[in-house]
Amino acid sequence: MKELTIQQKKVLQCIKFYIKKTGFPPTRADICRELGFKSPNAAESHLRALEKKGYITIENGASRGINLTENTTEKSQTIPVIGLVAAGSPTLADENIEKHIPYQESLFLSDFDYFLRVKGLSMKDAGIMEDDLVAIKKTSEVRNGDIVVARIDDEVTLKYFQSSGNQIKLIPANDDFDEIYINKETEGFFIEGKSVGLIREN
Amino acid sequence: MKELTIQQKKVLQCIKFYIKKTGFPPTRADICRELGFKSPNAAESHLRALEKKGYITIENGASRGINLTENTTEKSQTIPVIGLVAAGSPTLADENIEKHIPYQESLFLSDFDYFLRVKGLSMKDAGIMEDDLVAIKKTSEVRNGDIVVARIDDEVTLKYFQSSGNQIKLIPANDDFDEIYINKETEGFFIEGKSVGLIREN
DNA sequence: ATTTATACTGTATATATATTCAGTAAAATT
DNA sequence: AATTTTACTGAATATATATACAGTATAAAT
Repeated sequence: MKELTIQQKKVLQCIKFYIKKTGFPPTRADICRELGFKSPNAAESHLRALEKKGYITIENGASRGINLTENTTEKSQTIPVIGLVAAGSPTLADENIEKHIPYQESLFLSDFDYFLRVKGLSMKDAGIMEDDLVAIKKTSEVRNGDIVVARIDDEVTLKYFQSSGNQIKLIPANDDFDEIYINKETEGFFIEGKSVGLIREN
Repeated sequence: MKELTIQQKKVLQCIKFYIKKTGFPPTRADICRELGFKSPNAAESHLRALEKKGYITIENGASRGINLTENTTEKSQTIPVIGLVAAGSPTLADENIEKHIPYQESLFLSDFDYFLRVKGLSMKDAGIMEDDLVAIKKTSEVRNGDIVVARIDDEVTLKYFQSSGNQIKLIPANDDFDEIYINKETEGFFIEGKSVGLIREN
């Protein structure tokens, strides 16, 4: 998609805003009024430029016949799903993103940044099963009892968080797994975020 | 909101469809063309009726100045959340609906009809915890191993489904609970639906 | 160096469009 | 029984609107 000039962006924004406000697209005169142009041809030529660059389509002869292109319409946001690979950080780098799923505002009480695809059963007694999607909010402010995404060097893990002083305990919810003890200042240790929700597809 | 006549519904549908198709509202003439009217006044008076009843607003003097009212705009659909009360059916009756949450198309692979708010821990080993929301698809076509919503008289329960011949076993995912054996023809027994997904808010 | 794109003003106009007025007729409401 | 609402046709018209044409000027691309 070809880049827009500053003015063209303004006109496109103006169209979007007008539609949001009124429910129908603006006329050339409306655009002039909104942006301070004194000639309808100013709007007209900008519209033709936007059309040429593929951001809108114009139905000739029709009043207010402006239609935002699919690319232009703001889609419902999507949230990335990241695989919890044993050796690998759950960053938002492209290579770690499994897929995107449509974002749902207010799906959970807290907002969140990505879904983590769970591997293994170390949290099964917390009702977190293999392949579940855990909604993660990126933060290092976590409380005792929170389920956190912790990174130790290249290893990333999902565990209960428990701290006392400088000592941190990462507790699995499965007797078959061992607790992990770390010092707050340990090199390579980092709290990536915490769980705020869960989705299971079956 | 006042009821619409058949014709008024047709006109409203026509407006919605036109906007979806073109990105902007129809003119009186457009409506006539779509619905076969021969006079623009036919459209005009229907529009004024829709305006009077609160389904649209019309910006006077503006071309295509039709705006769908909030009530008219199809919101992102919402899905009811139903409490799993020990004695009480998970029907979509108003008194059983806890709240509505915004629907997410393709949130799960299968579509579903409502969320069931889980009470108790009888399915904890399946990773289904208290207060989880289980997405339920209303159906009686279930397979062995499916997690189903079964009703026995007024009691509603979530269990694994296992049938052989006329015998049905409802199996909990928790050693503290007992299996339930029923005959297919038992009076008052009914499969309400099956689980197709799960959401946890924490 | 020439062409093309950007960024406008200003005027003009064919036509797209809303909207009013005059009717007809059946159905629903009061 | 009288009035209002629904459901149109048909014609007329003021104006809202797209759009072309004539310019001016600067920046970018070829």
